[in-house]
Amino acid sequence: MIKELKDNYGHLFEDELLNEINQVGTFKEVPEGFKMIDIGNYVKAIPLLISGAIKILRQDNDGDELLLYFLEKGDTCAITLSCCLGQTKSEVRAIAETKATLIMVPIQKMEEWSGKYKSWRSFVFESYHHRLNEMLETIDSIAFLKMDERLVKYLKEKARISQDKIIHHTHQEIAYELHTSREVISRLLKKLENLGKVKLHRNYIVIKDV
Amino acid sequence: MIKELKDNYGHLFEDELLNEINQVGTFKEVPEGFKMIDIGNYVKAIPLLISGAIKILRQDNDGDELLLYFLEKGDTCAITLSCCLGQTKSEVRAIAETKATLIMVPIQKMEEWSGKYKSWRSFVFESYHHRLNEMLETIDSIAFLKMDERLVKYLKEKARISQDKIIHHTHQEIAYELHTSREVISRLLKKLENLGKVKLHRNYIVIKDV
DNA sequence: AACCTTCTGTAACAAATGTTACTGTAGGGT
DNA sequence: ACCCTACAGTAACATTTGTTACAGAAGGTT
Repeated sequence: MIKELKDNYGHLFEDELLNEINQVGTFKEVPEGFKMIDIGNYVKAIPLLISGAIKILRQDNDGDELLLYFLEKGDTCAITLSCCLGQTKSEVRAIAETKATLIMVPIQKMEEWSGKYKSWRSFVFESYHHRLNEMLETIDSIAFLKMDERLVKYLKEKARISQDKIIHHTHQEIAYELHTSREVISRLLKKLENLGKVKLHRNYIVIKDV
Repeated sequence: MIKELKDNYGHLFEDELLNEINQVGTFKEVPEGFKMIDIGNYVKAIPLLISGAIKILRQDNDGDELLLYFLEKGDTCAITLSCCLGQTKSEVRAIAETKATLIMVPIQKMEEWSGKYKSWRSFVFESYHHRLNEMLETIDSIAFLKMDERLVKYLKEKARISQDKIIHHTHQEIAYELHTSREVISRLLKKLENLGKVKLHRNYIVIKDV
């Protein structure tokens, strides 16, 4: 594990901390679609993402979903961090967007390392900073963009995250994540296809020029 | 200043930290409507709110606004905190919703105290936690609620924050904060009035039963 | 009182999004 | 090959929200 740690977090943490992480952390590999945390779950460990991507979703009382943002290599989940401290339930759902590898650190270490290592503190603060900005970005999208613009942004982001011009989702799945209906997505996707920006297929979409 | 500090933060911080804050912090009183931070500003001090309320607004490239949330007594601005660390520009605007009193702490102390005082670390983490949850709440409202529900929520929140059943805003001002048009707000308010939930007047609205 | 500015009310219309209903079809399973 | 199911296409319509255009009222100023 120490190699993955050094490769991904070596520039952030001092050797002593890397060793501690190596001792108490556990390496974990999850397949695409794996539900890592659900709403209402208590969080027992802090994830340090090594590879792959995790999507974070919000859900309202009626079961309606909304994609909030993705976690990527080098990220940790700030919402998880704050759950750890307050020992509160998770307000969000986390699902592996791609196959992912990560290191799980027991939450007890959180406070200990915050006092001991400046680099850990910086990492945690930086994570919060990053996450707040992602949330602002999400709010901007919902509040200021129309559905067609949100869809384009979504497609771009999915392609970037999966490093693939092909989006393996049905229209229904996209509709869930953007919190709208399948028909609306079909309609808008068809418009994009007519503009030559995408090519539609059953169960997948090829990004051409967005 | 030490009295206001003890009254509002005494249960959070140890005496030693309270004394430090007392030494380096400056007391500040701002009138209603005072613009404390604008988008693009660099932040030079961390505000600890003693009384009153601060509203935090987001703005897009076209100048369209959206109310994010309020800061209240005992709160600090997590977005400001994260700006301090990264020395980045503010992504939001902060305006005094009511007359407010606060203590401004130079940002240099942030990192120093984070290493030194566990209570300061807890306070900062707790602030982030609180703020992330407020952001989620905001996202829920925009994504899952219709405008009439958002308006009701808005009116309740304004009344709570100002401790007043009378909302001193024009329809246009409300429309800005909810990012819609004046006509939509007038229409919905009139409906609420017909339902007996509010009483409309020029320049103010009386909350009756929402 | 006469005037002006700002705020509110409202109708009529436009655009965006959501819903219902149905069709066709791709592709897997038997 | 046939069937079945999930997926996609699309029209027609409903609802919500945004826009345009005016009218009238409140309240301050001269």
